[in-house]
Order: sequence, then structure tokens, then C-alpha cells
Amino acid sequence: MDFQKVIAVATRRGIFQPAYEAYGGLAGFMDYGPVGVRMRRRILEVWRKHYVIDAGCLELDGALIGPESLFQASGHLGEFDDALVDCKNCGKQFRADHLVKNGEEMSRKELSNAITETNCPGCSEELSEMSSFNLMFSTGVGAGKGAPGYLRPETAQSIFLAFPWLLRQNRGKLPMAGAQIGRSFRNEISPRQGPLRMREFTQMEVEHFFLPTDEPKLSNELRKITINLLAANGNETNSTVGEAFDSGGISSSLVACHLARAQHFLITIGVPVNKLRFRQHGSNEMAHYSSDCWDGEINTSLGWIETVGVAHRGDYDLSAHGNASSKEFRVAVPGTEKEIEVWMPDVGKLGKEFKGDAKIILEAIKDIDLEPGVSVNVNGKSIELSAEYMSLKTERRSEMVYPNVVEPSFGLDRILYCLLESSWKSDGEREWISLPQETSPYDLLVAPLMTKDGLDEKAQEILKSAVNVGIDAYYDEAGSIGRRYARADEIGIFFSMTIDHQTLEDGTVTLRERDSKNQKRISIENAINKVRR
RNA sequence: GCGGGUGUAGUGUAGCCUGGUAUCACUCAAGGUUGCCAAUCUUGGAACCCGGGUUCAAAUCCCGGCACCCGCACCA
Repeated sequence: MDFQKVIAVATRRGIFQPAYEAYGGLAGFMDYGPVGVRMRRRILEVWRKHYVIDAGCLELDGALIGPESLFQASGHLGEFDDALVDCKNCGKQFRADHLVKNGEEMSRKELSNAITETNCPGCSEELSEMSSFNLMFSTGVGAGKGAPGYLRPETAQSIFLAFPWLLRQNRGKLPMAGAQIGRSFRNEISPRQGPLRMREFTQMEVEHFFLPTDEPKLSNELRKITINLLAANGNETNSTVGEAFDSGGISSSLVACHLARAQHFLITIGVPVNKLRFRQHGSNEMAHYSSDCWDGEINTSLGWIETVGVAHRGDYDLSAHGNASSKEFRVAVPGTEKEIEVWMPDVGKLGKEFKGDAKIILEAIKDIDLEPGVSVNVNGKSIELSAEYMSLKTERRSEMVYPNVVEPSFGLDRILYCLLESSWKSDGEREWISLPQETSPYDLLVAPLMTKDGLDEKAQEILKSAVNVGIDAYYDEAGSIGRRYARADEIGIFFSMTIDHQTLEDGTVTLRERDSKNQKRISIENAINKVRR
């Protein structure tokens, strides 16, 4: 199925549509309808099962709007805030800092001046005024103009900031992973292709923290998972994750773990294994902080679509926040705890002797190793501190280090699109969505063969008992039974249960399986047990 | 953001050149009939992307905007 067809089916069957259509539409925003919301919830359920329940990630739901200082530290204000110019003649657009020598180190003003003396690299004509483009949506927090704030461009930062908090919840133990499902916002220059490039989108992200000296090993279970890899050097391989790691194709054991997990998750929700590959970023494509990065890509009618990224981010984020904020983001390296003797200043004596200058002295010795005879500069005078102003104390200290992090990051909207395209089946007679039950929008269609002789009442009764045990059921009594099967198939309802006259006599129903169309006559109780997930 | 194309019921479309009550199919709803894979009959609902201009009259011609598609650029 191609892109246009997916969009048409999605609109017709209540999966998604462009948002704000009544007002002419707004590019980059989508609304999900009744069926789409169910599919999203189901995919998220599987994701949570994989990462939160099974892998034991600590789940977080962070705030959407963040202060300017956060995005300065994370690098988003610098990196995302591009100065653009375009050519007045040929209309081509460029990043201003790429056109000027040393442009990346210039201030906005310097850059603006330099640009007026620069011409279009394409046609040598005059360039337009420089305009600023920030990929983040900005807003004001509080009354009046308010303090500047931004909608988060990724969910990851919430987890990084929550790291010390989460670590306490984990009673200080590493490795530890935080997980988050949530919306992110990017003011894309040209959003295209509906759910594939949105300005508001849903991410599922994991930040897996570990000591650089103690990277989690690849478990035997994950080793066995088979995976398609496309290395940065162009080599394509199909092997187990274990083999790929042993041969050095994947350099980090935790990256290998997460490639395996991502593969397993995508297969579980219904992505065909032959349409899935993991492509390694080349060094020029990689973000500046990343040492190894793989994109999980799904093959569609539009080519390979990136739906997952697994990146080794080193300690870039935690050290950035550690340096810029007032919080400690480092952890003690176990086993490095040592007793050491340190000289501590005797504040009382210093105060009595130096009065007002004591404050300056304390400030000056804060960042140096204190020892007898050290001299400090006070108002231009050098003062030597003898042992009487300090005492030797024994302390236990550990080596402190920023944990490293491996981040698998999933784009829900893209995954949903790819699933729709790959699970769309057609055999000439009927068209249906062939998703596994886990991600089908409904478990069961309940349909009375006729709406008379009490069949509909019986069906309603069965519907109620199915819903009571957690089955997501859809009731339909309109039109011929064939038409109802077809309607159910098109939104991917996994089972259909038909109630006929025999049901009233012996309590059996026919249970139909969507993909095979096979029907079995079984008792109501057995049918419900079979449908139950 | 640039260039090209497109915009008509829920979906897919005809009509646009050459201005004059908007076509067809499916879908949807109600009723009849039928009763296990989109059967059938009757009836009904539902659209010219938005704004301005030209004209007696605009889906149709012109201008602007918005959205979508393709290409370029952008996509830490």
C-alpha cells in the first residue's frame, strides 16, 4: 500500500487526519481518531511491557515546558537556533554560519555584518537579511511577558534532569534506566508526509545509565536475537546480536542490548522482520556528543523510514547539567572509597585573627588543596597560613564520575504509520489490517446474525461479559454479516464472534479469526477465554 | 523557505480549457427482504480549501492566503 492510500484509509476508518482542517489546516499537526488512539495505546502497552515491566526501567512523566537555562545547558538553544539567509536571486537557502569563515564562533551581530559582505555561493548574487530560526517553540512563563520558556524538543532532558532523583529511587544503584512516553515539539521548517514529520509528536525514550567502567553485559537471551545490520562502512549483515558484538560490528555491549531489545519490540508489535534493519551512522552524520548511533529503519513505499534511534551519548548530557546547574550529577565509583587525610581550615581562629579578611581567605582556599604554609592573596597582600589555622582530619572519599548513557528513542507516530502500511493486506476480495492481536485496535467483534428472535439481546449479553473480563470488543448489528466482517477487517479487529439461533439452544457461537477467515463453533466460555489476552 | 503540480460529499472521482441548477461509484443512515463473508429493493444525508477581484452570473477566469504532493534546501 502506498502513502496516499494509507492516508485515505486512515481518514476513512478513524485512525488519523490532519488537525485543524476546518480552519484550513496547520502543517505538522495531526489528530488521532477512535481507531488510531486504540492502536497507539496498544503499541504503548507493548512498549511499557518491554521496557518498564520486563526491563525494569523507572518510568517518568516530565513537564513539557522548560526554562531557558535548561536548554542552554543541553545545547538546544545553541544547536537548534540557526541563522538563515536566502539568495535574493535564486532563492536558495543557507545557514549563515556556514557561509562565513569562522561563522560558527561569531555572535549574531558579527555574523549579520559578515553576511552583508557575502554573496550567494551558487549564483554570486546578493543575499537577504539574516533571519533567525529556532527549532524550539518558545513561550512565556508567568504573567506579562513572563520568563522565556520552551516546549521540549525531546523527552530525554526530563530524564537527565531527574537522574539524581531516580537514582535515589533506585537506592543509589547503577546501572539504572529511566523511561518516558510523552510528546515533544519541534518547529520543523517544512513538515512533510503527515505522521512522518510532525511538529508535535510522541516519543518513547529510555536513558540507560551506567558506570563507564562497568557497562552492562549482553545477556544470553538477547544474544540470540537475529538482526539486520547496515554498518557505516556499507557492510550489510544478518546475524545474531551476539555474533555482531563478538566480531566488533557493534562496539558497545549496552548498545548491542538495546539494538536487540528494539528489534524484539518492533517484531512483537507486527513489523515484518524482512522490512527492518539497523543502520549505523557515519561519523559526519552523528551528533557531536555521540560515539555510536544506529537507526532502526522500516522499509516502506517511501523508502527506509527512521523509527528508532539507539545512541551512545557518553556523559555529554549529565556533565552538561552537572556543570551548568547546582546539582550533583556524578556518582561515586564503588570500590574507590578511601580514607584520606585533609587539612581543614580552623574558621574560628581565622576569624579572630583576620576579622573581615577571613571571608576572603576562606573563599580563596575553597578550590585549592589546603596545607600548612600555603599562601593566599588578600587585597594584594600575600598571607601565608601556618598550621595553627588548620587541622588535619580523616575523611572517606570516593572517586566521582559522570555515568554514561545509552539511549534508545522511538517515534510512535512513525511506527504507527509504518505498521499501517506493512500490515495492510489485500487479496482482491477484501482488504484488511493484519496486525498481531497485541496491537489490533479491537480484540473482538460481537455480531448477532440477525436482529430478531432475541439474537441481538443475547449478543449484548455476551458483549457485556466479554468487556467485563477486559476484552476490547466492538458491537455491530447493521447490515449483512459479510459486510460487518469486512468493516471489522478493515480496522483490524482480531476475532469475530457471531451469535445465531443455535447459540440460544446450546450456548455455542462461531468464532472467526481475521487473517485466515477460519470459523469454529465453540462454547461462549471457551470463545471468551481464547480472545482474552 | 524556494521552484513545479494539486485542492469538488466520509472515500475515489467527472465537470474547469470554452463561466449559467455539480457527475458517477463506493460508503453512511432509515425501512423492507435475506440470513455466515461487502447480496438486494426503496428512501434519505452529505462537497466545489479560504479570502478578495472580474462578471448579470465563478467549482470554472485573475490575485492573495492556507493545505497537500514532488524536487531542492532543512532535519542537533
